Amino acid sequence: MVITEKHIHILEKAEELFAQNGYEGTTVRDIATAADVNLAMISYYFGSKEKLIEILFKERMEGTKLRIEAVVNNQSILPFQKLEIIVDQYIERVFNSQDFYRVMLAQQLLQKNEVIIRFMTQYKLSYATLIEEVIREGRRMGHFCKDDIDTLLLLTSMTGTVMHTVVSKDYYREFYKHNKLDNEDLDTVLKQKLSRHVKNIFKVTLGYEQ
Amino acid sequence: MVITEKHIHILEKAEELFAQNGYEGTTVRDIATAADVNLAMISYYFGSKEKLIEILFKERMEGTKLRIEAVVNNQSILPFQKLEIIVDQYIERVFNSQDFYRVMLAQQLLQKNEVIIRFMTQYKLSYATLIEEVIREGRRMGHFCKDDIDTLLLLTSMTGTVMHTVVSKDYYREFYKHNKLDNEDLDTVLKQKLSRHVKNIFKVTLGYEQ
DNA sequence: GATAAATTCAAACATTTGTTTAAATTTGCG
DNA sequence: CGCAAATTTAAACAAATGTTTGAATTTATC
Repeated sequence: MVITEKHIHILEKAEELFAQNGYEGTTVRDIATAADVNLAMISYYFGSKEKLIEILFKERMEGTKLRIEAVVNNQSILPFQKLEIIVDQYIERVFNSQDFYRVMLAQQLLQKNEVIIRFMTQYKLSYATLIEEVIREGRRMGHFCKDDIDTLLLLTSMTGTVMHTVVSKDYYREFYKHNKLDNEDLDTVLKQKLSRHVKNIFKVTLGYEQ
Repeated sequence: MVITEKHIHILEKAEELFAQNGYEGTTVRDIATAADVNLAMISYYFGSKEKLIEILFKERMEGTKLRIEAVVNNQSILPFQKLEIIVDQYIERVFNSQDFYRVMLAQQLLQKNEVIIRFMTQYKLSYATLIEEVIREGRRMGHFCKDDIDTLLLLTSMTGTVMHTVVSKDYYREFYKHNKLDNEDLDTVLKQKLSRHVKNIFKVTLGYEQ
C-alpha cells in the first residue's frame, strides 16, 4: 500500500482524535470532519476504520527500532552511557509524540486488534533484547555489579514512569501549583526530572559503580 | 442512593466488561446480558450508562484512603517502613483489583467524565499529601538525606511501574518464556519483583541511609 | 481536447446504540 | 387475602454507527 500526503493528513487527524476520545469513542465522521474530507474517503483510502488504525501503527512504529540499534552497536560509547542515551531518546520520543503514545497505551490496555498487538509485542521485545545486550556488555566489563537484573522490569519501570507522568500531567500542575506554566514549559520541567529520575533507577537497579 | 446486592452484581459484571472492552466498547446490552438482567434494568437501577460507571468509581474508591491514613498516623512505625507498607499495599490492591485499575487507567487516559476526574484527582492528591508527610517526617529524623524530593514523581513512578507491569503481563510471559506459569503464579512472581524494585526506587530517590 | 482512471460527493444502507414505554409480574405489608 | 409499590419484561424509539453506492467531478495520459 502506497501512503500519500492525503493518507498522512488523515492519519494525523485520526491520531489526535483517538488520543482524545479513544478508538471506539472516535467516529469515522469525526475523522472525516477533522481532516476536512468526505466521509466516504476514509473507506476509500484505508478500507475501514480498523485498517486505518493499523496503518497508523505501522507508520508510527517504523524506524523507532533503528535509532536505538545505532546506539547499542556503537563501540565508542560505554554501556551505562548507552542506557542514558536510550532513556533520553525514549523520553524525547514520548513527549514529542504524546498523542500516539496515548493511543498505544489505550491499545495495550484493551488488546482487541491482533495486528496492533503483534506490532507492539515485536517492538517491546526487540527493545528489551537490545537493552539486555547492553546490560550483558556492562556486566562483562565489570561496570554493573548486580547479577539478577530483570531487564523487562527495568524497561517497564521506565516506560511506566514516563507514560504515567505524561498521562497525569494535570495532577502535577495542580499539586505543585504550576498553573502559570504553559504546557510546553511544564513538559521541559518534566523531561528534566524524568531523565534524572529514570537514570537513577537504572543506576541502582544495575549496581552501576559510578 | 442505596446500593443493593443487585447493584453490586451488575457493577461487578460491568467492571469486567469495561476492563475488557473499554467504556465505549461496552454496550448496555452487554452488561445486561453478563449480569443476567433485563436491558431496562440498567436504566432502572443506575439511570444511565454514564451514571453506572460513576457509581462504580464511587464504590471502588471509597475506603482506599482510610487504609493508608492508618499507616501514616501510626507512631510506632518508622518513616521508611511506612513507605514500604504503602508500596506493598498498593501492589496488593492493584493485583487484587486488576479490572478496576485497568478501567481507572483508561479513564485517566481519556478524561471525559468530570465526576470521575474529580474522584481520581482527589484520590491521587490526597495520596501524595500523605506520602509527603511521611517523607517530611523521615527528613526531620535524618533518615532521608536527599533534599529535593519530588513526591509526585516518586508516586507516579510507583503507580506507573506497577500499572504498566500489570498491563504488559503478556510481554513478560513471552520474554521470559513463562508460558507454563498460570496467571496466579505469574502474579505472585511479579508482585515480589515489583515490591523489591519499587522499594529500591524509593530508597535511592529519598537517599535512605539503611 | 478526448478518454480513461482516480478522486470526491451526497445519499442511502442496514445495524447498533442508549433510553423509554407501558403492560405484566413479583414483593412487601396491613 | 388484597392492594399498592417495586421490580421485571418485551417492544419500541430516535439517533448514531461503519460502510457502500452510483453519479459527479477532477486529474493524468495520449
